[in-house]
Amino acid sequence: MSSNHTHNKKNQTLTKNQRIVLNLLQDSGEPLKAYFILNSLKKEGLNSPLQVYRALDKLVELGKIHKVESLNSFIICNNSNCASNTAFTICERCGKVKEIKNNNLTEGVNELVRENKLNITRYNLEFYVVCKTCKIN
Amino acid sequence: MSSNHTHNKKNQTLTKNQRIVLNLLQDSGEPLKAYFILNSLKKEGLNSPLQVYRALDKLVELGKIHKVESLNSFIICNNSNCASNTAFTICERCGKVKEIKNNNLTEGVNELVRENKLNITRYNLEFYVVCKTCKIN
DNA sequence: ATTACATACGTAATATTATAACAATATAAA
DNA sequence: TTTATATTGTTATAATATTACGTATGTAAT
Repeated sequence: MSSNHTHNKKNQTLTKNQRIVLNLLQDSGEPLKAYFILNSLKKEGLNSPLQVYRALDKLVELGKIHKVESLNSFIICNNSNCASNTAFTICERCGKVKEIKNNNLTEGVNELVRENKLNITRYNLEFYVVCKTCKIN
Repeated sequence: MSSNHTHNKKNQTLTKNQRIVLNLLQDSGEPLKAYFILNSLKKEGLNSPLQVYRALDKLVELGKIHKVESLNSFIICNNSNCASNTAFTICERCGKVKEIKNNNLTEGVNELVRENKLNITRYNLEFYVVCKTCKIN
């Protein structure tokens, strides 16, 4: 009856294809491209692009992963309550992508959205940066 | 010596291909896809995707147009001083895209960026909305 | 004017990303 | 069990974007 149990239960509702795609993204932590996922999971029985895209679509819909639009890539969701909103930093030098968690920035964006009376259903924010590691070097 | 003259001067530095692509996007005002642009401009002498993509790349670089990443489309820049930053609302029902101009929202985003000490070089913000027209109907 | 350089051009081929169409199967609900 | 819904597997194809190559053009320095 741990929270772990609940988490497993949730994942059990996923189909085999959905689960192996999610696992790969989870293990990687990085944004992966659909055809890279396909190639990586050939041995697990994924044979066609559609199988990958269908799994990805479903996982995006469930909020378990996000699409990084400007990279045509998919990344695990690190933010349990981000719903369908996404906010990333993308390092222009090394390509590293980080999801911006519920902090001042997303709080602030929510406020701005309210203030501006925008009828927002969801948003996708991509901030291009030079990450700390790259800045040093 | 009007401001119009300056504007023309600027456009004169564009090549033929760049100018006809820019004109199409200007006249349309909507986000257009590369291959739509290609088909539209066949009569003007554009024959290959590469000619379109090269013109688009240059125009993006010059800040005259923007790419709407999640739509794989390109739209005229309505905001003379947006540099390489972009902020759009995209209606989920009718697909209408509007560039958010220098108002409270982008001001606020800039502030948030400063506050959070993010080393931002540029950003791309996509807000999915239900636009006024669609909301009524 | 001539060289050197960068930029842009045209064309063909190809790579990458994503979807359509269809028949079969599994899963959940009535 | 019957019905409805979602998912699967497969083939084919559409849509988006880039590589490679050789040529032409514009610009600036010599």
